[in-house]
Amino acid sequence: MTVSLAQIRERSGEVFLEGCPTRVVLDHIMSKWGVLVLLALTDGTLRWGELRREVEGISEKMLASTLRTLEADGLVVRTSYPEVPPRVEYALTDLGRELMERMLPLVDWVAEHAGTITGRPA
Amino acid sequence: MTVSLAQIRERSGEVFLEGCPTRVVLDHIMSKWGVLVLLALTDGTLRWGELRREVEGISEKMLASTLRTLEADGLVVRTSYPEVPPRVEYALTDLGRELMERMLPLVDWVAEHAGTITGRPA
DNA sequence: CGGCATCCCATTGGATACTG
DNA sequence: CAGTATCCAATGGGATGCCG
Repeated sequence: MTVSLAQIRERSGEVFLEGCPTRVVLDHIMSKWGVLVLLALTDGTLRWGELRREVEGISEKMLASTLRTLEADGLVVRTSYPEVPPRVEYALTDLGRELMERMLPLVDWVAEHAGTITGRPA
Repeated sequence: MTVSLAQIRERSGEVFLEGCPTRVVLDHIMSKWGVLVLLALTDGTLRWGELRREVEGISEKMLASTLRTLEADGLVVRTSYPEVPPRVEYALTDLGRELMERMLPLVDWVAEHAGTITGRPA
């Protein structure tokens, strides 16, 4: 389970180079809203309106563009039901769930230490 | 090792609320340059100039502000030697190393899958 | 060498209004 | 309900120049 920097360099020797795919994906999932949306979807499928309420402070514009990016990355699926009124649901894909398995321990650690970290003298 | 969303909510029931400490710290470490700088420091102490070269594409301004943020968060230590010409070294703190233990598996996974992800049809 | 200060532009992102 | 479109404000971030 322990991973070294050397291993990462083997898989993606270019992490530190501009335009490398790893950087691009990291920018998507590590973005301010990306993490929160992925996190919200971790405990199950949500509708557009539910997501909007769950992720407090996100604007419609940002929710839309974040979802489109994550969907294009294959991390999230969008399912639209032909009903009136319209219903659209978002969920993690298998890839997305794999990702979140790695992301949750990190977020958990941050949640545990965030108080200490922001509480220290500037 | 497995972590549930419920656990995270317990530690920080506010992850989804604006202004919550967890959000702030996540913004620091998950920022475009934050990850890369932390990653670069993972295999050891680096001087300013080395960091600048290692993290390709970063400007002096961004390197400076990223380092100051991470230092204020207690994740990075800055050591200045009173020499001429000046020498300054940056390294992870214990807290920073703990963080990277959780971050590396994630980055490793992304490095492994980045090609597939960005390669899919829009 | 290791920065900080300044200027400036591009992109991000929010608020509002409107549509299928 | 689930978006899109538009406009505008804030910020991110690059280039340059100066200083210890």
